[in-house]
Amino acid sequence: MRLGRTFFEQPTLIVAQQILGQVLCFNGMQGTIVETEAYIGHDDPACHAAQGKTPRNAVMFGKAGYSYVYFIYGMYFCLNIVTEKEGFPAAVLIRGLRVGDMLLNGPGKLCRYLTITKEHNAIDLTCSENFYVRKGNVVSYERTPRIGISKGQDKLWRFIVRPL
DNA sequence: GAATAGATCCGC
DNA sequence: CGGATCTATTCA
Repeated sequence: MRLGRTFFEQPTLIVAQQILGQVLCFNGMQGTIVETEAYIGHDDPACHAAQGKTPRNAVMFGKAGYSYVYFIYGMYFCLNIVTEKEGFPAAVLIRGLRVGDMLLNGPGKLCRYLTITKEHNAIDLTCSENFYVRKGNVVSYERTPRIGISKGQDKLWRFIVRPL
C-alpha cells in the first residue's frame, strides 16, 4: 500500500514522525526509514526555502509527495520529500535507512547506495513506477536537534527510531 | 566576476 | 579534526 498525496500534505512535523518505519522503494531496492528531519518554510533559518524561491528549491513550493534531491559538499546528494499544501515550502529530509541488516545512517550515504542523483529531483512519489514509499510498521522514536546545520538548532525537528 | 558557506562522509 | 570536491547563492 503506497503512501499518497493526503499523507504528505499533512503538517511537516507529522509527516517526519509518521514516515518512520515506512518503506522507501527505489528501482527495485527498498529500505525502512529510520531517521528524518523537518525543514519548514520561511521562519526556519535552516530551510533552503527560507529566503524565498530559487531554481534549486522550487520543487519545495510545489505539490506534496514530490522528491527534492540536491547536491551538497561537492560529492553527496540528499533526498527530501516535499510536504504541506502547494505554495508552502517544506520538506522532510530522509537521513537514515535500514536495508536488511545494513544501516545507512546519513543522507549522503543512502543516496550513494540507492544511486539517487539530481536526475531524480522533482519526481512525484505518489504515482512514479519505481520511486515511492510503502506502508510499513509503527515504530517508537525520539526527537533531537537537527544535524549539520548552523542555524535553527533550538528546534527538535530530527526524528530517529529508538531502539535502532 | 569573485567569494564563501554548505541539511556530508571518511580516514587519521 | 581536516581534506575531498563543487555549486547555488551572495556580494562587490
